[in-house]
Amino acid sequence: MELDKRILKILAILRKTYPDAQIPLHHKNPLQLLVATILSAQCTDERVNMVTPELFKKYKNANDFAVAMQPELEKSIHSTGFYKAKSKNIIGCCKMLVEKYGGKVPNRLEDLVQLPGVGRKTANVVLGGVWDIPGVVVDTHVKRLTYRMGLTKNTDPEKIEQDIMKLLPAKDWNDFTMSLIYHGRQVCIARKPRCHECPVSELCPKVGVE
DNA sequence: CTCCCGATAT
DNA sequence: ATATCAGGAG
Repeated sequence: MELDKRILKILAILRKTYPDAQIPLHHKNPLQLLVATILSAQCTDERVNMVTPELFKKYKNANDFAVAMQPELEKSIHSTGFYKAKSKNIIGCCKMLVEKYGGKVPNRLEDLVQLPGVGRKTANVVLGGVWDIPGVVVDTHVKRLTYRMGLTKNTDPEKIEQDIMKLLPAKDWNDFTMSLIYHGRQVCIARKPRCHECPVSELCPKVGVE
C-alpha cells in the first residue's frame, strides 16, 4: 500500500481509538502552556502537572517569572528535573516576552523558537494547544512510532516533521501527532510494544520491533 | 556529541 | 542498584 494511503488509514483508526486526545498539560492561558511545556522537556506531563498548580499561584504573568529569583524558582520546579537549566530558561524566556512581546506569547514558530528553552517540539505544542495552528510535534513518542510504522526513515526530529507534513494535509497534523503520543504512551510503548492489543497492527511493518 | 537532573518501575 | 522515562542548548 502507498505511504499516503496507509497513513490516512492509521490516522482514521487512531482518531476513533483516542477521540479526545489532547495536550495533557494543565493550563489556563498561553503563558501557562508555554511554561508547562518547557518543564515537560525530558519529564512526564503527569509530573509537570504536579508542580504547576503551586507554580502558577506564585507566578501569575510573564513579568512575575521575568523578575523571579532563580533559586526560588528552582525549588518550585525541582521535581521536574534539569531544574537549573529550566529555571534559567523560564526567566530568560519571560524576560524576552516582556521586552519584545508585551508579556504575551508570540504565535509564530520563528518567534517561539528564539526563546530560551523553546525548541520546535515546545513551539508546536504551544501553537497547536493555544491557537489550533497546524504543526507536527515530534517528541520521543512521535519519533519512535513514525519510525516503527515506516512513515519515515529519518531519526532527526526536524526531518521527521517534514516527512509527516508531506504525507498529511495540514488539518490533520495536530490530531495525528496527538493521537500518536497517546498511542505511544499506552500501546506502542518504547520497551515492549503491545502489538497484540494494537488497533493499527495490520498497517504497521514494525520496523525495529523485536 | 555531551551536558543538564529527579522520579518511578524493576 | 540499576534501567527507563523524556528536549534543548552549547
